Amino acid sequence: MLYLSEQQIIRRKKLDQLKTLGIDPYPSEEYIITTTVRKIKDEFIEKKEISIAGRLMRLRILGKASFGEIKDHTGSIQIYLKKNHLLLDKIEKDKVYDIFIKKLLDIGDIIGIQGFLFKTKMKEMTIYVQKFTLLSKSIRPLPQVKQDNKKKIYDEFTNVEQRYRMRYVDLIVNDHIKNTFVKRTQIIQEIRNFLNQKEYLEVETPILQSIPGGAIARPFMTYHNALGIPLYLRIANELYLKRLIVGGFHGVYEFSKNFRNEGMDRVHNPEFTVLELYVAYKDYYWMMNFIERFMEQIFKKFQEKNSIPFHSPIPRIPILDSIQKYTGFDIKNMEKKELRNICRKLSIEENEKMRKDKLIENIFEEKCKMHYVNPTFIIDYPLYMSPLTKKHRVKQNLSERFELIVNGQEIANAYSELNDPIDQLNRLKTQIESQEKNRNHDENFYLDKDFIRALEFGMPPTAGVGIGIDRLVMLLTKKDSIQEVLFFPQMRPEK
RNA sequence: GACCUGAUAGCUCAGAUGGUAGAGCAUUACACUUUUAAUGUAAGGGUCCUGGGUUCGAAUCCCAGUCAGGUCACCA
Repeated sequence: MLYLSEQQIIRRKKLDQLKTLGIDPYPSEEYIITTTVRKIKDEFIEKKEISIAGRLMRLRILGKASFGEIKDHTGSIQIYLKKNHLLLDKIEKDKVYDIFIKKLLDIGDIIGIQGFLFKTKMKEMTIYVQKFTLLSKSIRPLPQVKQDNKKKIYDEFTNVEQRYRMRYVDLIVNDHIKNTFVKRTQIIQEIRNFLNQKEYLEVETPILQSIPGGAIARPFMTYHNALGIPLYLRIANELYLKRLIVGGFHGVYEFSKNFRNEGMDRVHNPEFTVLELYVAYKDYYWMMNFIERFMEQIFKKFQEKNSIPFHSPIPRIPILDSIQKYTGFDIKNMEKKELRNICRKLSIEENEKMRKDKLIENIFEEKCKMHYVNPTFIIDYPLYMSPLTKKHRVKQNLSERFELIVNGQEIANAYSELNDPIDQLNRLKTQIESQEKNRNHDENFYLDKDFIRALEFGMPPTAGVGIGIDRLVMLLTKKDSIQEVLFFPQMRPEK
């Protein structure tokens, strides 16, 4: 059943009245614009004739003249409408104002206007409208957000549920929202430019995979009818990019949409974007230097005032040193029993089933990570935490891996890629067996034998990195929810 | 998945102890030819998230559910 509010009914009636007057509320013809609001304001020339289009955001009727505000993709500007000075289609000149402007026009309507520029008594740049065109009638009232002359906002459209469900409305009425998303795109473009300059190749790899590899996570499942097989939305693209390195590419990267069928919260959305980059003949030290320069450039260009600075060199702290610093415990070479003891002393959750790597990871997460507000590389993770990473060249039981932590959050995760096929097969098997959540699947579920085959042909030593784009954007735009940097965050269906 | 908080007009919100549902903006009507959170006067607008229960009487109390936000768990 269709429920219409009073205001919706009134606007629908206006549609009929418009048609009676011979005005098409949704015309097809191209509307020629000669400029934009930003250009008008930047290069204001009194009496200049212009034509622009946009959404009517405000209308103040004062008798035989009115002021309105029109908003295009570049900003808002005041318009001035005067009785008997307006033309509109076939309507008699003296009726345009009294009938169309005063009765049938609504805030939210998309209009085209032709006229000339002038400044009011109050020195406000204004368009003196001479010809008016209705381009699209709005039959649903917009939230009314108001701003006073000190830029203070009243009645802001703030209900997060409605803002996310109706992002289009959010974008119309909350000006600052658009900036976040424009910035997101600019950040991605900057990254792309940076990587292209290095002559790394942007590639595309399968999103539908028959074996969801490259990470341990619950995948979304689907089914291919023609092939008669289950398929999974990728949880990572790592194994495919490495295949391309095997194939002879020197450096490849992809902005990978990944999908994980797990919990959602302020920093997790079921689909999210990771930049993955793999470069042949490099190691994780090289990658650290690379990320240092790379992130320095991104931060320099995009970080907001009063946010965290990023200046190389970034400190490089072995994870075990970090744990010693913040807990006082030297856990080097410790057995599981001792680690569990330490967890209990630090009141960190632990149990019999947890592996050593899990216990160490928990200690770091609970006691250390939050201390790294300024950018820090945490390096040399325990080997068993990192099944796709090379053994450390000198340090026993450690891996050649680093994470970049900023503001207590992991921004990048990188390592010297394991390219020993036999070691890789064993490590993956061990990893898969130990994962509790894989109980419902046989080992082939996560074991990508074709990937092992590729390694058997020989992969050059390679450095790889993954950068969480959503979280990077959050950091650079100072948003504390991932939903604020995604146009359409995942929501339960309405009703 | 667990716990906490919330849902009232198109929007932002108020509605102690249960007793005819309120404001501002928006809408409608009238007035107003340089206003800018326009102004003045008047009017209309509600499935008080849904379903049960208690009660003479529920927006309000109780139970169940839906949706959202937060915290935790899992994870990036």
